[in-house]
Amino acid sequence: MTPRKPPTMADVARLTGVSPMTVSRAFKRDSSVSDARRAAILQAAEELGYVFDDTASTLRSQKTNFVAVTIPSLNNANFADTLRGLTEGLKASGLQILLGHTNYDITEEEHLIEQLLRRRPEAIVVTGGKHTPRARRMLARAGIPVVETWDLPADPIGHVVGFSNAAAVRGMVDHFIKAGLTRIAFIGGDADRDTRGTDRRTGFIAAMQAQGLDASRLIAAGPPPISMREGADAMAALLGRYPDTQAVICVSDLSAFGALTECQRRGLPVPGRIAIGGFGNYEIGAVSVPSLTTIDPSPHRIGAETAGLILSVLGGMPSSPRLIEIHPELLVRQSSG
Amino acid sequence: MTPRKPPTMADVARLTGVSPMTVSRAFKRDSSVSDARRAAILQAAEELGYVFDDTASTLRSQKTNFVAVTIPSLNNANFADTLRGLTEGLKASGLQILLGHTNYDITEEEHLIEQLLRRRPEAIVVTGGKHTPRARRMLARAGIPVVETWDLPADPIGHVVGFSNAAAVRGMVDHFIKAGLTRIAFIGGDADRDTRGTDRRTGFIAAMQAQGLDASRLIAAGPPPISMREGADAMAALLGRYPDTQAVICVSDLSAFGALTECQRRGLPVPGRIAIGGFGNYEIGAVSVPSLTTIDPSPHRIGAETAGLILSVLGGMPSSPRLIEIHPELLVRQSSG
DNA sequence: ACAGGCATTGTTATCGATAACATAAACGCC
DNA sequence: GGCGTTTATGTTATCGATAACAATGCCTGT
Repeated sequence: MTPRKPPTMADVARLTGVSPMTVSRAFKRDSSVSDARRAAILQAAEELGYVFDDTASTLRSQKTNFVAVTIPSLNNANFADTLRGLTEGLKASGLQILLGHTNYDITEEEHLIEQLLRRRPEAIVVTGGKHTPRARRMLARAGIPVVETWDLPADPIGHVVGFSNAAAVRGMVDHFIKAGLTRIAFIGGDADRDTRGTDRRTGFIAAMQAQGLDASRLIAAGPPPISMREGADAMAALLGRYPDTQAVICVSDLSAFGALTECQRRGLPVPGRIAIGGFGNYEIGAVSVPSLTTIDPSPHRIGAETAGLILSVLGGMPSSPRLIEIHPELLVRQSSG
Repeated sequence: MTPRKPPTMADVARLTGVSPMTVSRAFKRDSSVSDARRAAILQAAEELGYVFDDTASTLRSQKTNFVAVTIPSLNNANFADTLRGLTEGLKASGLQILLGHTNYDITEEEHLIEQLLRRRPEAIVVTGGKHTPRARRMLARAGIPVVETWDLPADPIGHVVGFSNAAAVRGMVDHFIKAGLTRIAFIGGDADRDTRGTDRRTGFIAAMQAQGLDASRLIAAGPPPISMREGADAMAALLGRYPDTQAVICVSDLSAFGALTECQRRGLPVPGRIAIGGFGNYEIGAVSVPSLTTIDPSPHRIGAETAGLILSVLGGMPSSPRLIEIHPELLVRQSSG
């Protein structure tokens, strides 16, 4: 609310009786300023209400000290975990994170990437391996390390820290088959916006066909983020269309829980009448009654590995693009028998 | 990965045969550059892989065009909704959002606010009304509009868009009493980090005492974010300590759902044996079986109102601090009978 | 035909911090 | 005590875009 313009280093310098350069050094950790001076400078800064100007510092030093990150959705425990892993891993190096979200839309992602690159991040991490051509071009030409995560892109732009969505779902299909269930359905992944969901669905179809089973029990559930409500609706549709279904794999734990509630409303025992599997190891799957069989893609580890990768690349070694593959774990719980 | 340094406006200008100033104008919307020139400039920029430098632009023009926002947690549907309201409301004005999260810790908030202010936002929005003294001072002296949200602080720093957590809980207490339930417990809010949870708990105690009822059935559930698991554990503790409890109000829908699952595991009918109320109108409460009675604080509206407030204040009118109070709505569902 | 107006482009100086270089004082070593 | 060395500070130029001002050319009306 104060109308006067904010003080600069020069103001602090004047008040302390030193040169602006000394003030600048006083605000750095390691640089050589006598303790008495530094104390005087910091106190003068406090008095004036001086706030360091990152913009000017960045322009001159050409160091922004942050990493840009895009995620599809803010409100998602998995991506939040990845972000936590990233944040923790980068903390010691002083690198901040500049976050943006795309709403699962690669056109929004393109705009976001453009916005982020205008601020000259030291590196950029994107979720997913599918992008608009222009986004690909911008990333490739940005001159900074690029990491694609949560996927194993066929044609990576730079580095990759991800896993095979298809392979993970295959593991769950095999689990159900081993339990003697063969009439298996898949819910979700039919929207062209949800690339990882589509990968999971494709993996489901391939796994079923590899076992000589019918892979046509597919229920789309709309564009992501796929809600619990949509999972419930999809389960209703599934029971209407394929009443003899024995097991259903859902594109996420959230839709799996929604599907479970639909069974509960209809009085269908889970897993007795129908088995359910989810994806993502969300908390809901561990707490629900019955608990949900799911796949844990280790989101925190994705973030941690990405942080390590970025630090090593920025640390100097101009290594060739690296691929770090994560192997998701199948967690068998009550809902699959 | 390209080692050479990125092209600047001067490079684009040279390639196009115009002055840098003209290039600068070509990148603005409204400024006067002939169509042919602009097209040539944009094409040259594309060829060179030029990316606009926000840092330099910001330094010279002293306009950052973004609003800083702090939220306690990324992975929270309520705060995500507020953010969506904010984003939508600010979109037309071209204001971006720079987001940071505090992990429900006002010391982390202080550091975050400092980091954010270094980048000279046009305004700052913080979640909650409790801050460290230094954080308060920084905000008050920042010389930009400050909005506290999700709370009605006793001593606001600037503007406020929030609601009374205590009053909202009182509404639910009265609802239970009207239904003939008097042995009511409260789960959560006992950690000093969770200020809004504490407000809700305080409101619970006041409301019970106002009705002459025993307000001692309190179960702490650890620091936020309070998980479903903790809600389940708290319900177990509650049933052990006060077996004759008729109703329980939980600090959030997530813990309420956890509490519900504990009842399900024990075969206790909800609401027959015990009624449950939550807070926040999360999706889980609408989908669960039974669905959860809850309080809807209209998070999206908080964001939308905040956006409107910011635009009007930045729009010129140097209004005195404004208070926009939201009145949360009680949603009665199956879990309370 | 000419003054005044508008559209388009150019020139110069500047935002605030700091890299690079220069310098002065303090210190150690034989 | 003299000389190289380290430590603490100052000076100057600069990062890249753009505000402010200036200049040019074209058009319009009378």
